[in-house]
Amino acid sequence: MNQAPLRAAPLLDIRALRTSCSSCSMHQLCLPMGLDEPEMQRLDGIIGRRRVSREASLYRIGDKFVSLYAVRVGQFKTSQTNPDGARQITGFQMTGELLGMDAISTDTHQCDAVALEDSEVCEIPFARLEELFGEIPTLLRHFHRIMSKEITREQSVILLLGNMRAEQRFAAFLVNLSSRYAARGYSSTSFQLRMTREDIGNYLGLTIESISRLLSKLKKEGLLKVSNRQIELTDLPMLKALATGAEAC
Amino acid sequence: MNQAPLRAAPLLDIRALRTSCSSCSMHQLCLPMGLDEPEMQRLDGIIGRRRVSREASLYRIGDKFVSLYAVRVGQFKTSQTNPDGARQITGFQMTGELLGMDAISTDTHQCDAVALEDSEVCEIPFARLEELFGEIPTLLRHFHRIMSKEITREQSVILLLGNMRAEQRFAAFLVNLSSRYAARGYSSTSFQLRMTREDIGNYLGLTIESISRLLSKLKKEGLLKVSNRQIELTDLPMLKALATGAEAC
DNA sequence: CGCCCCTTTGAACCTGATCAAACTGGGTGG
DNA sequence: CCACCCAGTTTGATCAGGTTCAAAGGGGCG
Repeated sequence: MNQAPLRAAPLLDIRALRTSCSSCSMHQLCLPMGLDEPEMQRLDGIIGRRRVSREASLYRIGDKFVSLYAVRVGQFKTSQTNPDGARQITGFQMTGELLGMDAISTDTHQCDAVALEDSEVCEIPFARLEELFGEIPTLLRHFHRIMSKEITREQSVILLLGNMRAEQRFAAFLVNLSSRYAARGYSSTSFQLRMTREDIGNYLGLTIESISRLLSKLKKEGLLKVSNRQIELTDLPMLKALATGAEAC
Repeated sequence: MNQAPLRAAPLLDIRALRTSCSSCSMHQLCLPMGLDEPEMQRLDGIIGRRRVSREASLYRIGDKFVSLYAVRVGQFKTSQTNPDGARQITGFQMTGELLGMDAISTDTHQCDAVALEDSEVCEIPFARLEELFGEIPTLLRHFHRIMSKEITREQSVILLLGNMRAEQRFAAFLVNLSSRYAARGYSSTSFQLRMTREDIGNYLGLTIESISRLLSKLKKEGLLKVSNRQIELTDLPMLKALATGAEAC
């Protein structure tokens, strides 16, 4: 019945036509936050765009540091590697979030960044960004806030890994995703996981089997519905309670 | 026999007389790294000094953010607290290291900082530091490196907590202390722990009993000697091997 | 000297890991 | 169109590292 619309002419890729910061839906979450129009245009002037397909690396440990990256479309994971080869995912990055700040201190990337899905990033050459710092104080301020926020974020991961039991970690993970989706205008209770169970387990310091069991358990308890990577949080308040350490249900 | 010297006249506190950055032994590790003499004096101009006695807080979660602090004498621990009250130590800070960077993003301190021993800090009002950034590019650059280094440090804590077994964590902890003492001109193999076993356990995501058992085990294996808080690493290479994941001895 | 806190050591327990096998769903090629 | 395949996932059974609970052992400070 619905055959004709399926064969419609290909749409123009509107994103490809307008890629400036001011037209980007993330500009109030991203680096240009708080800039006025002329300032934003100056920032735009130094920014390049780059596509990264699923599973591809944006950068790898040891790469020379040239640019920071802001996620424009898609999602990434960053991971560190032990001398003995063990990998640890240190974070998942959504649209508007900045990647590569750990590279500033050594001029060398200290982690791997891999796209979880076909993605697009804004490439921000750091040397040119530094030049702008002198001219746009608001930009410098906000940059400091972003770095500081990254430090805080990592601290809460440390808290999670050092202090929480499996269920609490997983609940905290879901609640965190939920609020980040909400901040981007998406549903806080229904979303698709972009990472595999293995990624989740690695990030949370748990095995893939544990993640699977936790999903089953929470599903049985009616806190969520799950089908493949599609998640629906049917009892977000209870999940928040779990995440903050409330034991009994 | 040795009675007379015990009653000697009190020495002048030389530190109290000369507290400028340029006279500080840490200035090549600390914020003023790389500054020339006049620049260092300008930085000095905004810095105050403050004593913090053992167990006292330098700042607490929720305190308004005004200043960054550089450890001048002594040692600190920083910890986060869960909604449910669980505490997690996120780091130990030695001389020359900067405290408070996580507060920039919210203008509110996000962790507690407590002195492990009687200590002294340099208080760096952030608003005035920001003014200097515009005038001393070297200072800004180095500040970015310091923040970035903190991000990297935390990433390695995440790696430690997410991926390592107890023994490996503890070895990594000792090796880390060792190299930081070495960087400050102290022995890399013989030093005093400033923190309690409980602090160590908390930091490493282990219990105090586990720490105690690990100390006993490594002692029995001849990798270290321990008497109270005095530690001697008698086989640093082997400890490094343990820390990087070499299993068998 | 005695008290108290920190630490060490022992024994039982439990959470989450490991090992193993079955299942699912989406894509591929016959 | 369907059988197959394969990666990712779920579920079960067993195992082990580290926790918990308990008690004894030091060391420093008043």
